[in-house]
Amino acid sequence: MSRTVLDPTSDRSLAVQLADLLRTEIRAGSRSQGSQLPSEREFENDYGVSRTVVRDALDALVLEGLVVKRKGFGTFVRQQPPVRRVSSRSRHDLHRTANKPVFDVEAAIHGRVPSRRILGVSREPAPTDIAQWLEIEAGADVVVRRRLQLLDDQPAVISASYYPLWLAGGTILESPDALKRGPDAEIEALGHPAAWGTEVFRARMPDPQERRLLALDAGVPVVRMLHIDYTESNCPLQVADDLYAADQHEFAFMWTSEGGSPPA
Amino acid sequence: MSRTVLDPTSDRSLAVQLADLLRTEIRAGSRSQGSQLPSEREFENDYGVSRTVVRDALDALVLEGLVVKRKGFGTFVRQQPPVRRVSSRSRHDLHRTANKPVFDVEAAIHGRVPSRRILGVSREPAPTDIAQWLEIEAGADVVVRRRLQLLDDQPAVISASYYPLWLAGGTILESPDALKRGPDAEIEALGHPAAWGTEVFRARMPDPQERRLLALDAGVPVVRMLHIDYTESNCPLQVADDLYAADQHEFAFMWTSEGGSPPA
DNA sequence: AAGTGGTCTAGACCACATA
DNA sequence: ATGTGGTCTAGACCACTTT
Repeated sequence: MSRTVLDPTSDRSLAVQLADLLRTEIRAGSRSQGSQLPSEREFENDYGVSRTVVRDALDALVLEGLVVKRKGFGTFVRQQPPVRRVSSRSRHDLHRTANKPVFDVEAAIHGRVPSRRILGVSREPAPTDIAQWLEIEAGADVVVRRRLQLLDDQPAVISASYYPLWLAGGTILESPDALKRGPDAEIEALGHPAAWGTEVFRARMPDPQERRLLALDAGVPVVRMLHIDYTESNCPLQVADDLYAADQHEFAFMWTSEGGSPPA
Repeated sequence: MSRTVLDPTSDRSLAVQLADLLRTEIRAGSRSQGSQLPSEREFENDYGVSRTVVRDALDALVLEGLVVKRKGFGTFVRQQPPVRRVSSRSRHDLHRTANKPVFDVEAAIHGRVPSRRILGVSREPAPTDIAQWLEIEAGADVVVRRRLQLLDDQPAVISASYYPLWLAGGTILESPDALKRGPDAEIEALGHPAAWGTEVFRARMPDPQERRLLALDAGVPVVRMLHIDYTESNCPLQVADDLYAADQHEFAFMWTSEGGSPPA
């Protein structure tokens, strides 16, 4: 059936050649999103190579996020999930105006249904990097809230928020239940409004546990966002450690030359 | 030599068990950064599995960014490269104060030597997403400057900057050489100061071409930053499309409750 | 029952890096 | 020359999903 053949004498391996071929077809649209590819045994016959070669080629495409394999079913051109935009600028504004968690408000903007599973609330010794940001001694106890946030019942973000004891000890922030207004609003209600904050982003590949929790396809990176809020007197209020599925999120920021204010 | 053995009857595959074992050892530090792992044939004998199993396990760790393989040499615990912080807030400030490209200034902060290779300067029809940001018709010609930016002679960023013809046509921005002051300063010198801007980030896996250009290890994602500058009257000046090696960069941002100004 | 991808074996030859 | 990872073959059995 296939016109193009693979060249065993090429310096590109057979698997790479086959992957290149399929990538081109997918990008050109001659294999549409969601459509099923031939089975591995079919490829084996069609191109006269071993199944190992076919699997190596398909695995490479899986890692590029181009196709997905479903055990016992087949291999398919990957459907790109919808992308949610996370806007740094709006985060702080939102939690002031709405009396709901920022996550819920941003989900609503995209017409998606937010939910959350509390994974645990406890006192723990602070990891070293968290302790540094909170400007406390390494190993000192902090209040940790771990939760999994979902969009339309699909896992989207793993969150861990760290609060210093002087702020959170004995307060509603140690409650094992979800906080109706969201943690940021609770901190403000405790008399500690945030005056400014920093966010630091890094992208990397997930480990197996993270991949399981977020139900990630193979070849999907994660973005780790570390978010630190400060009082007006530059005292750290919290460190939020959020892990985003990279195929479902993009991050937006704005800057203005002093005094300017851009439109919405 | 090894005490721990693999269990063929487990529901976790032999490769996964071996990968888990090695991951634990690496994280615990009993295998230090840069140290060489046993060869694939040694693992084969030590654990009584086929080379396929060993390779699957090692490949998984490669994809997690934990180890690197060097053909004809061996497999090693990966050394994490130094991380450069890219700060949104400082970008605009920097290009005003220093008369150099932002990239050069930020590199200097980290004590690293910046350089660049111009990949090409040309007029091309604008891709659809770029045209949308520039608020021009899809397919209309724009000036495109493509370059590869390096730190200590290591590829770090693939950049493509798009300028509308009304701004860049016939100007120094069409020069095939590197711009001493950097494109942002040149645009301002042409009488078009930027008043505000937006940045949008997404993380994904690179395709083979991007991996080659950036000399990426396997399992390293890329971060695509789309940067758009506007005049005071909200007219788009340029779209910068930058592709960062994710293992060498982190991205930082700040927000302030209106009026506040955080410390450096 | 039939077909799919997932795992695993036991070989082979190659290209590359070091000594 | 030796040892390394890279590629490839030709099988086998398993677990899963559909018809």
